[in-house]
Amino acid sequence: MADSESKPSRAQASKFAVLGMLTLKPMSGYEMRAVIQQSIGNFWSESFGQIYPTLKALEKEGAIRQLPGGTRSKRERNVYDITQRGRDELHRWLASPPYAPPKRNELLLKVFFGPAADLTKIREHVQTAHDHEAANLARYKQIEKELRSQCANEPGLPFWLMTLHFGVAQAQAVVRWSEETLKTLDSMTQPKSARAAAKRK
Amino acid sequence: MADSESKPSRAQASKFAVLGMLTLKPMSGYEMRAVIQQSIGNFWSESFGQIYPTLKALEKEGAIRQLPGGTRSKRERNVYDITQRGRDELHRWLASPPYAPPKRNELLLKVFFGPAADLTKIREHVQTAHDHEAANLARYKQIEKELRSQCANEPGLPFWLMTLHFGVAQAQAVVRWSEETLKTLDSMTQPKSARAAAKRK
DNA sequence: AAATGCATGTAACGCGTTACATGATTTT
DNA sequence: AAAATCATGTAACGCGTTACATGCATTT
Repeated sequence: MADSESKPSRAQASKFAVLGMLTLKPMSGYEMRAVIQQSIGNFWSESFGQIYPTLKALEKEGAIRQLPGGTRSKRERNVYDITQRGRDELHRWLASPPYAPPKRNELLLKVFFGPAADLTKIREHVQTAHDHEAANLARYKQIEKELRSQCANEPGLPFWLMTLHFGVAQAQAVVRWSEETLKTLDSMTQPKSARAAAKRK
Repeated sequence: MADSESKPSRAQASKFAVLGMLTLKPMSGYEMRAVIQQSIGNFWSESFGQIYPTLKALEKEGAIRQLPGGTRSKRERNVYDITQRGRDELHRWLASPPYAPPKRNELLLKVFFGPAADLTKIREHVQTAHDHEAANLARYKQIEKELRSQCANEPGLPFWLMTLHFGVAQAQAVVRWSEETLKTLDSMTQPKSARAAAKRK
């Protein structure tokens, strides 16, 4: 029964991200972009160039359908909702093991090539990463407060908190690593004479 | 003087990864693949389809040059070495802020859509991530021992340890998060009656 | 003699971002 | 009236993996 899917591809994650978003509520492509950024923006992203064609394709295969033009506002908005068939497809995808693409961390690559680099620049990169994740950490704490108070009854809350806690754990790890690494870099940059001078003080 | 580079592109990270590897020692494309996997494999990867064309391009622009056929072994091997011009280019790239591509974590995406999923499957995904990172952690400890003993005099050692420690920090974060998350998932899966039964025991 | 491993390369494909094009509506 | 925002969509491009093709050398 219609298995001519040809190429299994890597995972079609974008497709299921879009499909999944419609389990939260019916949405237009434009709105979805904003909702993605606000909800899963810390670990996922989709661009318009991805969202619009995906919505078209999903509608074609009957996984979603366009809601009759509510015309609540006069602007043209194509609002989609997930169908039962879409829910089934999503359910299957959620059960399949998550695809883990090969990791790539440009910061670490630059650190690794340290001997060929200007150490003060490497230090800057690490410091920037530190500040960035420290800011994230503060943001996450704030988000957790808001989530707990404003989404107390949402069935998704426990899961949203799990993803948030992942972000917290990861940010903490980077912050700690950066601090340790900055110390090491400083001790390498300072010539022995400076260290001796510091001792004399 | 020849600035018709047209498109700046995102970063050309592969190009500089390849270039950087040649600061370790002269290598062939085939060997480089193996060295990449062994040294920076935890946070970087390059495929042959990327390495060979990149080597050709780098040679064309004078950043690397082919070593005269050592003919030490009879097999055809194209061994490349970095040139001064290549070192300069690499130095500039290392000084530029690392490009951070939008994060994508499929595991978290599946967790986020938990209410639309089979919870036992989500639990499996988290458990798999846990086991995977726990194994990594053990591996990293082993690698650190080997590095410290076998590369004690390498000028790159402190930097290699930094990248390794990043891996450790990250793996620890995932392990801790998974453990917490598994507990939460279990408490959600067990119906109240089961929890009550457990209490009676 | 066959199988495995070394070694290089190309072509196709997937998928994602960026940039561009278009136009309506609301705000300043 | 101009600027900003809402809203949809397409085309081009970059870049990375996978698969394929080829052939020699070594091991079994």
